[in-house]
Amino acid sequence: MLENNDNIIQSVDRAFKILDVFNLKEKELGVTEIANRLGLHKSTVFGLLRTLEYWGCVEQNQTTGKYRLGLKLFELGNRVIEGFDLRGLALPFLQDLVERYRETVHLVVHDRGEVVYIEKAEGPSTIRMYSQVGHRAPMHCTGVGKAILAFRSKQDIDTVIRTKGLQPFSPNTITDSRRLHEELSIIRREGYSFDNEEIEIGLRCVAAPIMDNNSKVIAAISIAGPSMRMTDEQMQNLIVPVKETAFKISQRIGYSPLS
Amino acid sequence: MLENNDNIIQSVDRAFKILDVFNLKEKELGVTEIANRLGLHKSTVFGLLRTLEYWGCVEQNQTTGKYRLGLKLFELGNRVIEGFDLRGLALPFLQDLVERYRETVHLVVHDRGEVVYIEKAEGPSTIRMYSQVGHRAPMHCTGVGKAILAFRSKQDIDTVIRTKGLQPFSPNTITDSRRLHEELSIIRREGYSFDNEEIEIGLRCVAAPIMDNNSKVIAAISIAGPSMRMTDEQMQNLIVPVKETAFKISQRIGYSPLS
DNA sequence: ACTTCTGTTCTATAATGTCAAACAGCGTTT
DNA sequence: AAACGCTGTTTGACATTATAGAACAGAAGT
Repeated sequence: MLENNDNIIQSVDRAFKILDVFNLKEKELGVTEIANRLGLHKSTVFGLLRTLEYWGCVEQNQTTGKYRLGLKLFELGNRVIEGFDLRGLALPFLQDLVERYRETVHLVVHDRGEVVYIEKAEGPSTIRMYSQVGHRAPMHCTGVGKAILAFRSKQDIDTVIRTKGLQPFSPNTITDSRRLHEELSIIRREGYSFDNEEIEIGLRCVAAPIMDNNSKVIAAISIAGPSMRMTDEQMQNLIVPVKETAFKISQRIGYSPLS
Repeated sequence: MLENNDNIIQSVDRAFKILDVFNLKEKELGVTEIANRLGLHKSTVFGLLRTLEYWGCVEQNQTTGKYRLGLKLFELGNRVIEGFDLRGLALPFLQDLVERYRETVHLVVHDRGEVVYIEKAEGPSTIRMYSQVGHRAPMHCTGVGKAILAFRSKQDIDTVIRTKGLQPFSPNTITDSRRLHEELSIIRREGYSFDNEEIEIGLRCVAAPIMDNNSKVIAAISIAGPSMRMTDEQMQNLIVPVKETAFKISQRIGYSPLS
């Protein structure tokens, strides 16, 4: 869990700061706009953008002169998880779960104190949760986050709490460190976790961890839906199928319950 | 089509050079290894890696000390195409095509003189073409590349030929500029393209371009398979369905044949 | 026609990234 | 068991290199 921010190469750091200001809401930004937002001079930003453009990490809208993210990033991003068989191996299992319970299923991995969505299978309902592969979410208020966190060392858990905090996202978010530790302890014992509207009111899910061949928890899956459909009874019904699916995926990537 | 490589910020350029040396074959590389490959001093590489690690673009294998690509790149990469509805909108149409003809279908876009695979739907056969979302391919020897190139200006076509060349990938690759122009002219007239083992012996495909609301060709789809199954007759059979599917996707993103 | 934005170019300066050498830790070899 | 050769890492001095400010060019708005 990286914490120091010394000895960072300024121009490279700034280049990534630039890439990071682009998001769904602001897909296209001008030189001046970026400069203001980052508190840099526009000619500095321009030079960085030129380099990023040379690499294809940003591209310029020829009519407006503004910049947007480029496909080189897509290429690099996909290279990260290719050969990383988890994603491809898991997909059929996720789809099977969707088919049986008609709610959206996600696969996430842990990265630097957060979870990253690496695959999803969407349910058929018109009312569905919004989510996007590649997005990040906090660990303390998601089913998948808690499922993964529960199986890390106490020290790791405390590092996450300390560096990321326990920001409240809804009235149900666990914001007390002691409470979180208690909850994680239960999850560790039961092998599954709930998200009871902890990140967003109206959204509930059931999640379970995925283990690799060293019995290390490396990922998690969840099935999520609106509280209207995810009744207490339905949540209970989902525990076994979610755990079973997570178990099948674990086995598929080499996990053996004996070792 | 970017050609100059002046005024590039050295450290940023080097940072991306580092990211770019990682690939499927070499997922983990050491500091010294990278330094040798790029002809840089290892402490320079180390400093850049530290910055990349700070950003989560690389991460270190704690046991071997080697580095690999990090999930931040996956996050940025997905951000490039999110909101870019083409991908999500096209998927059901691609799946429909796969279901009917049982061969792998791809969706690509043009980027800097190459095509980038942004979505695929795989056929059921055990013998299937290897492909990976995020990968790039040349335009002159792929069905999708030619389908897109055909609808660009003569000047654009010549720029691609000049900057990327007409490298032969198989005995069937078109390596003569005049021949390519002729072929593109036919594709422009007919509205579809073939790849007749031009990138790889044994691989054939049928492709068609996708238009946006300004009638501009922005993408292409293809259905590909081994020559054994992709007989001349089958290729002919596929022309109409592929064109129709491309047309449906085009309409879905706002294309209107009248305008 | 004037102002006020934009993205871009240029240049002097000093801050910054770079390189070389030294360090520390691990395995293998002698 | 000591010396070697290999890692990744730290340090510090130097000059390369990124930076910021001003000036430019073009578009859009007034």
